[in-house]
Amino acid sequence: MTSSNPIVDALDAAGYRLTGPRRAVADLIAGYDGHFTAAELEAAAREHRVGVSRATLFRALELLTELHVVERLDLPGGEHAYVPCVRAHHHHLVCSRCGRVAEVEDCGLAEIVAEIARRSGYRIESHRLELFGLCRHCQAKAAPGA
Amino acid sequence: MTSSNPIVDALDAAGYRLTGPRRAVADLIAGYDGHFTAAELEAAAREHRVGVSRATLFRALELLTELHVVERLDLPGGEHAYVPCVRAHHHHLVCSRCGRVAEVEDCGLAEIVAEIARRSGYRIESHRLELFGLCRHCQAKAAPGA
DNA sequence: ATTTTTGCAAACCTTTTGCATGGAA
DNA sequence: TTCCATGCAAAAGGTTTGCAAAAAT
Repeated sequence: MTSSNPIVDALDAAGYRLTGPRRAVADLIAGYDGHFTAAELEAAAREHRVGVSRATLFRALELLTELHVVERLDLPGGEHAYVPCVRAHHHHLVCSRCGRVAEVEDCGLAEIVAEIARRSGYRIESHRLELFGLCRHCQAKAAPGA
Repeated sequence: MTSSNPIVDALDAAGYRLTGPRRAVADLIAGYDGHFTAAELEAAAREHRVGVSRATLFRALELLTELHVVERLDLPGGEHAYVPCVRAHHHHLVCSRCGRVAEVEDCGLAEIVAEIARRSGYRIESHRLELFGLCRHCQAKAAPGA
């Protein structure tokens, strides 16, 4: 059976129990365009008056990260954030003003990675590209005349 | 005047006082090929019997990060680590077994970043590429017959 | 009925801060 | 002598854990 929330579906498909707290967390996450921290998620839960304890929240995030329906992101300042995302390999383009996250596919990066492997002699197992900047919307706000 | 430690020189050049603890931290860091965490650095200080309090250690790391003589790195597991490094823009190739870090220059990445900017409409301000894999040395150890 | 999940609260780990003392310039 | 840097110890986050109670299957 399929719910209207892909995160719930992923939990279901992986054989986890569909509990109230998990559904609540899934719904909250589905509402995000951009990244969110554990603390923000907790605040959102409180605001929406859904009962999710901090421990459960962290456990849910860990679980969803394993299932690759959210991904952990390291912000430039060092904070940990999460983004809802698709399973395929991709990278994140983060708006440093509003936090909106766009997913970008590989677009030529694989070749560069291969080249780096060749030059360095390392056997590269994974890579992560994080891009930070201003989304269109925030560019407009930041420089109204431009 | 120039010391035998470039980290000390950087502190000096920037007008900071060359104190005992700062020299000690600089020497410890200079001994690393790869990344190290604050906790590891603290342990190393204790081991070498140099007195550096935790607060001072963190303050030194912050300072050196600002001076770009070390850079903060986010390991796949989410821990924060530091690497001694050159000032120019570059990326890190981290051995996931021994922690050794190689610096890699841009090698074509700039074009890709420009392409991503074009497609997404974001004004990209910074980017970070982190690569993880096995260095030559660890490849040999991991697969002795290969 | 069984097994998983939750909540609570405490523990833990990492990093930061205030403030008086000590050391570099 | 003057200001910067240190150490201490406490505080502040952020995240994890043990365990008994509650909920899902």
